[in-house]
Amino acid sequence: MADLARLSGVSKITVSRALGDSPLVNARTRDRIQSIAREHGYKLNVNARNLRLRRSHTVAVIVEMKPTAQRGMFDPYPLALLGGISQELTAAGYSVLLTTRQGATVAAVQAADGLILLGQGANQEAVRRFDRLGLPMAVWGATSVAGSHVTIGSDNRGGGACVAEHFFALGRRQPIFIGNPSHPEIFDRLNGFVDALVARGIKPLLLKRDEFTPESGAEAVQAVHARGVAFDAIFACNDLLAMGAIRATVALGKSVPRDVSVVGYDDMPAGATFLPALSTVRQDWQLGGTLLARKVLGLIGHQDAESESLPVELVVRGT
Amino acid sequence: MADLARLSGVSKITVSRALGDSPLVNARTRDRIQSIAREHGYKLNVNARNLRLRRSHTVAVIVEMKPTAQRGMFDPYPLALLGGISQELTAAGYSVLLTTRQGATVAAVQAADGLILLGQGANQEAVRRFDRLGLPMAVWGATSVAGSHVTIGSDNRGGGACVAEHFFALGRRQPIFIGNPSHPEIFDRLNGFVDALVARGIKPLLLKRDEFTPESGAEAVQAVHARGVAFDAIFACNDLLAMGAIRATVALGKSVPRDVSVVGYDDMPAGATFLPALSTVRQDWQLGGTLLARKVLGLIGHQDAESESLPVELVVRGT
DNA sequence: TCATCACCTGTAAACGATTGCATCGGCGCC
DNA sequence: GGCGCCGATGCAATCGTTTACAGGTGATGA
Repeated sequence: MADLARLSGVSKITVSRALGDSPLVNARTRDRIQSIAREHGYKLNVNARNLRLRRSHTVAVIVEMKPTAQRGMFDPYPLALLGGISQELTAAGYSVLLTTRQGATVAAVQAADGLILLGQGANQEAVRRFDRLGLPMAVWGATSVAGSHVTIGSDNRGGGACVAEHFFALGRRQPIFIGNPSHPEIFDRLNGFVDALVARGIKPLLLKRDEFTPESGAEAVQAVHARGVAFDAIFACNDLLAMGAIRATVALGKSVPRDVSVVGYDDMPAGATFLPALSTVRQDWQLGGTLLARKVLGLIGHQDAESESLPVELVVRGT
Repeated sequence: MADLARLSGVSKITVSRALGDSPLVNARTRDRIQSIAREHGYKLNVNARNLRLRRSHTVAVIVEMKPTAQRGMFDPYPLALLGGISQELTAAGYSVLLTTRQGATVAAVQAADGLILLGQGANQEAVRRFDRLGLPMAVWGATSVAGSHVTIGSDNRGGGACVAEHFFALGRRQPIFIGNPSHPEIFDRLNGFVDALVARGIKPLLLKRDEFTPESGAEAVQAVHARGVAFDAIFACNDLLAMGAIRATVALGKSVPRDVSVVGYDDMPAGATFLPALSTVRQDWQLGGTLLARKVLGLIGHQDAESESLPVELVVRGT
């Protein structure tokens, strides 16, 4: 900037103002300086500016990635959310700093102006930990832990409930639920499902499974069968689980959807091509990401931001 | 830091050295200062340090996301790569700045110490553009554009070739390829496939499809059928395309794998549960990410870094 | 007694941008 | 002519950290 000042025969500060489109500087001078800057490939030093301005113009996004269970990382939802987040934040002139929970101790994260936490995880430990940083924070998941942060998530209770109604309407009376309710989101799905069924005098069976894989879904069904429990409907809290469950059900000699109805969750692309085409619950991730970003930006700007729940949609296909 | 200096009765610089574990400072003083810092919740100002040190300790990762074609964002591979990248970079004390191509004009990206480009895209325009920034850069994809950057990718030619051999060994003589060879990676897969077949006197049919969706795969097969072309093997450059192609083939009254063999690419989790279980080519994304990160770090440290090609593995299942 | 050295610690000056306050020429107005 | 004001520009200080250089001890040896 000092160089530009010399080149254009003005002072540093005029250059700074000119590049910032300040109305204080003469329009002609401004254009001249800007063109000189462009010509010489001038690049603003973000660190210097942030230092002076005492803000980083950065939001840290913390995703839950399990490097151990390699398959877990194929879960496509974080990326879909990231799309919305990234779009919204960069549009507002903010940068997206991506980290895992383990990496979140790096200084750069603490320097962020705000936090977005993707995936509350099996327990709320992570949410609490980052809440303690005192930064503006938005969490993707289910409303659960009290704190100053905002929670955005889809209507998991509603999702569970509408699957329950779907099953009931089909005449199913022996439904089972497959998933891990330690995750608050899954917990909500389960609750919505159970409550809606119990209201109709039906008590579903819960099969707790830690992994969100087809194998895990298949094992769940095998376990139920081994116990000798009859079932005529399966609500899997994830499409992968659902696909595995369907395979295992078919392997047991039952027909899907004649003998057993199955509904998954997430509407993965592969589900539509699955045989039979997978019925599922769809949530709008792109919108979720956008909202997460907006809420954090709101909090950073000292505005109040409310937690919000996004509507879901039951997609009935062949199962 | 000035406050810490007052609190511990030394000068700023001694504090700086103490926190940096400098051997210049007395061990007792160092411990005292460090404990005072911890006690008062001192946080290093990353911007100030980076300003002084004239480096950002940040690598920008530019992913190709199409906000328009929402489905495109479900492509899981960027996230798998991101896992490896993030792990490796944070371990080295670097931060990961995530952007899209559109957002990459933001100042923060230009301030990065290095660049990782995920997805070369249909043309090489993006690669060239970022190459011009003159930053250390690693690209995921196929070696193609000359430049100072390093390219990491899996052995797409080899992948294509081993599918060709697989088909040949099965006695297939009328194979078709589905995909978009404008992407350099796909181009390599196609070339490896074609070359290996031509060497055996077989000439495969190329079906160019822009989208990587099941629908697109199905349409491809319908198009071939409409043209009255006979085929007995399909190599789809992506699992989603493959699944769509299989459905369409079955809908035509042919059996997979009896009449038609199909191989996909990427080994998506849903593929294993598909009916019939999808044969595919697996690439190690976690490793790819790790390597990308290492190469950029190498380049940043002014070491030479070579482009590298990762081995792939043909996973033969039911198709 | 004094030079020498090792070991700590401190002073001042960066790094590159922005804000508060001062300056300065010119114009309108009474 | 003098006053006040306005638009445009500049000076100096500031953000929080680190590096080059300069002390200032106390011990050691001659």
